[in-house]
Amino acid sequence: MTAPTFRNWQSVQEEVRRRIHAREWPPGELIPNEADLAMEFGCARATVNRALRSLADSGLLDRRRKAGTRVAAQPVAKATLDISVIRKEVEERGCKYGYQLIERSEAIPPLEVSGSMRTPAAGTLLHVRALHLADDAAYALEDRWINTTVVPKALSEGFDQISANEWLMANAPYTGGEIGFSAVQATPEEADMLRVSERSALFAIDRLTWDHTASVTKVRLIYAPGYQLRTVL
Amino acid sequence: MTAPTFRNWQSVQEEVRRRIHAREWPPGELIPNEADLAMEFGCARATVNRALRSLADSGLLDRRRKAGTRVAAQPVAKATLDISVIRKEVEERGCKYGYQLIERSEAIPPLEVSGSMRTPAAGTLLHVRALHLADDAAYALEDRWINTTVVPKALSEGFDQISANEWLMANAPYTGGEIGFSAVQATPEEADMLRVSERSALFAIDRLTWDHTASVTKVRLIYAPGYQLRTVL
DNA sequence: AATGTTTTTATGTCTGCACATAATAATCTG
DNA sequence: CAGATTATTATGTGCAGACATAAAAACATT
Repeated sequence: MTAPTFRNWQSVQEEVRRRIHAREWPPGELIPNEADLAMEFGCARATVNRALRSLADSGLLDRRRKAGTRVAAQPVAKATLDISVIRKEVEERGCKYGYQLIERSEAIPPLEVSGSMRTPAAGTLLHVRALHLADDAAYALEDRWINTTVVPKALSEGFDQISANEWLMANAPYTGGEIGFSAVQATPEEADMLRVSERSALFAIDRLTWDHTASVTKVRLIYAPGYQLRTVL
Repeated sequence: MTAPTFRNWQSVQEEVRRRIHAREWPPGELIPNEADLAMEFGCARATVNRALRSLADSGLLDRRRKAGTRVAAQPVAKATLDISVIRKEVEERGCKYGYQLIERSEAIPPLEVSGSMRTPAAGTLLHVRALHLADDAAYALEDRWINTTVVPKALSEGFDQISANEWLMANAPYTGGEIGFSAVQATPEEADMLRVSERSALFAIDRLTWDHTASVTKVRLIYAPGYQLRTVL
């Protein structure tokens, strides 16, 4: 009996998935090496490599040179969140997007901000606060600090028509960043602007981006109650 | 003058990144095709392909057959969250992990649960509630429903020593799932168990996983105040 | 026994070539 | 001119073979 041949990397991947799933290759176990699998599957080693590498990327396999490939003992679920501009997020929900600038000023930020942005404590940054609307209802509150040393062009932008969220996406490239999700109680001011009762539980996204070594912008987005960030596994 | 040669796909990727970043290839613009780039970089087309494919995966490029490759107009930031078992999460913070089972019963779930799990409305599911501790302080509350038709082995597991969170990870494979993050107000019971004041803002993770077409488990994790889910961009 | 060195080996990646596939562009046809 | 058909083209993927590299294992040395 000849083994069925797997001609493309997707089918190889599928077969490997099946074996892991069926516990033919239990968690933590070393699987055959690429050359052997290539032989068994009747394809080139490169094809097996492509399939296994992709599975390793998704966290199902652990690979190390010489040590070989083993089934991840605890498959870390990797949830990928697509963070796009808020306008798109709203429009994808089938709502009409609206935008209101609340404040635009050059100011000396709180120490906590200059600290995490690594800007001089006494230096001014551009401070932009705005409200994003979905079908005329408050959707999210944006509180942003922009490093004008890195993005001087931001100084000549009013942010009254286009949100800083969107403008920066197109005008301020970044090389890295960090993002945090948390739950916060609405401050009186936030409650007022989002038109919710004080101390409501709100979803917050804090993001800090930088370009090489200089920070570009730090932003906190506070979403109206009921917001849920979703993704698939 | 000969162009510098880029011998590996990482350096090709870096160069492409640089050009995008430097606006040599502005957002939305079509970039040269693989064959031309390979020629320019002095490497094989497969190498260029590897570099570009990887950049497309990370959302910086849009590629379509025949249409060519263009710089993403709005680079969607993809944040990858690693969802592991809570024990590891706690231990990685350098805390001592603790676990307390609150309830384990077979019960008919609320309609909302049987509905999303697509189980018979009148059928029983295994209901497990537990508290996860970090350095003896409440860390997260787990409220879980398990489809015993799919995971019958769960019926012979007490979940008094090992959390359902961890046990399922190792014993119940799944093919897909969805996950949602939100902010909720603590119910009186939740507030009591997490030892926080009533109506505190808490971070909630709702997860539903399934195996092919049958749902495996549905869980809500409520984290103690101050929790922040973080990742890099 | 502890330490340093060499060998072995599985994965990582490059090359050059071929063909597949999808989508656009060009052409033909009623 | 609209609609259907065909050609073209850029990406997608396959193959075989080669060398690079990291790390474990075996061996040698002090």
